[in-house]
Amino acid sequence: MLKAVVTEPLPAGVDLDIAAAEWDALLHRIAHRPNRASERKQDRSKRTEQRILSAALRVFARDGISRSRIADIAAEAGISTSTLYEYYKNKEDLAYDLPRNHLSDFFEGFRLAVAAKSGARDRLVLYLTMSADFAREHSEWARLFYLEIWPSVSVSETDLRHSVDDFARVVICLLRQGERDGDWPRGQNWYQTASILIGSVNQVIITWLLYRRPRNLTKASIDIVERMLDMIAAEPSAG
Amino acid sequence: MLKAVVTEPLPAGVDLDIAAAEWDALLHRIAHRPNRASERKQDRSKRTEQRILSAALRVFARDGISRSRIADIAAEAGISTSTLYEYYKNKEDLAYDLPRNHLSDFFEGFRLAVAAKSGARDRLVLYLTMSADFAREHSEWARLFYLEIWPSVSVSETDLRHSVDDFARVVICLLRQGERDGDWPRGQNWYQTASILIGSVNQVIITWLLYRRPRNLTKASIDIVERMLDMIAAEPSAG
DNA sequence: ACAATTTTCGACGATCTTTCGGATTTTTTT
DNA sequence: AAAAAAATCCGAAAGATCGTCGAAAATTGT
Repeated sequence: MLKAVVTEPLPAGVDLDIAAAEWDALLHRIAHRPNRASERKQDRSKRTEQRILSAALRVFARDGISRSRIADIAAEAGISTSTLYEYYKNKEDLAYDLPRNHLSDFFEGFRLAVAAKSGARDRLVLYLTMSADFAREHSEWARLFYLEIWPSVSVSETDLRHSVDDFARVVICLLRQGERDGDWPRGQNWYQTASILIGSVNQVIITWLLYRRPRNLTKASIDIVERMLDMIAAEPSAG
Repeated sequence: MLKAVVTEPLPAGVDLDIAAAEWDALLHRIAHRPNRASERKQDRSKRTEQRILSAALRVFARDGISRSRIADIAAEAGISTSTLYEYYKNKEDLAYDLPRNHLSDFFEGFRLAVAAKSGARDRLVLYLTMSADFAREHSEWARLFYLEIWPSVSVSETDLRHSVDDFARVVICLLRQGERDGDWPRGQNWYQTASILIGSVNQVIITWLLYRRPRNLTKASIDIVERMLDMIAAEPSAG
């Protein structure tokens, strides 16, 4: 039923407007997913909250989530164990709040940077290389996110899952944009293409996190993304 | 020094022989990495060991490693908690032994199946699709391996790391074979190509494990691998 | 300055992990 | 086939970490 409406031919201008609006909405949504509402009243506790998050990041990245102890994190933050429980229900709760925090920052950074780019291809390059660069700049966070949390079973049970799904949504949206603009052939399976792009970049990031190879992650991610987009643009059109 | 010897031009036949020998050696090595030496003398304990492994797989897959309790695994295996400690030092030790076991099986299966294929491209398709199919057939194991263990920080500190590295080594070796045989253009960065292939397939497997999408993992993995190899074969030669 | 509210913390109980000594079963020796 | 040796198994208890609770300290509003 809805489909009938959508497939109804529309003037090209309207079509593009709708697409642009979708894109803006998506950008806004990903950068502003509500964080776990911090209902602390005093400034003191806002500082404590920050101390906990930063301590948790250090300890988790050093020991891995499963091996780190709440007591260690509390000590590192300079508070007592029981105070930490005032802020986070348990270790999982704490571990999953960290990525959300940083992911919002990443998305917001992308939202600002992408304003300068108009083509879908340029935007995709920017997005994927920025994600690698963000991992390089926040490598403790990245260890936690890429090596422990993203793939973890439990993510699918938490709010964090939405933020992770957002990551793929952006790629899909840009792939559709590029198809409309003739940047690459029509008729491909964009979910498949998104898997290739995201999976490859993640693979490079993970390898870098584990072995520090390749040495220059930024350059490596640019190279691999450019190469993949060239390949995609050169494919014979299917369908 | 060694390099001088290697770059010395050799008769083509010898070159190919060396390559074939390397390939055979690699195949043998990956399928026969020594498992954590089970030094159990009695049949009774070999059965117990199997019972523990199979119970651990069920419990880990159900609850996730960090949330599962040793006591539960022991109960599921029909033994007392302290008996389990006769077999495994602790939970980590047990968790990391499971993947090694199954990985050996996978490599051995591939070693047998690949004998029927001669071209590098066919071998690569077989390898990558078999890895997806293995995940589908052993989905409990795959949840554990792909979602909890492979990416985990601690892998790099264990023996398991060698088995994980083997996985990439096979791809690299086949990419070199294909270059020699003219299956794809020369001069590409094969580590980069391997990242694309492995990362993409893993991405598809992980998505399937988490969301059961795409429905037909076997078909999806064949499609994506064929598509990627077509793209790689069609690239302009670099270097 | 006092009362209400928010935040912190030490002490304690609950849960899970790991060790230890000895009982039980299997294998080897005589 | 009995005794000795080795291997396996388990109950109990110690050790470690988690998570709760009520009281003390700090902050805020009046």
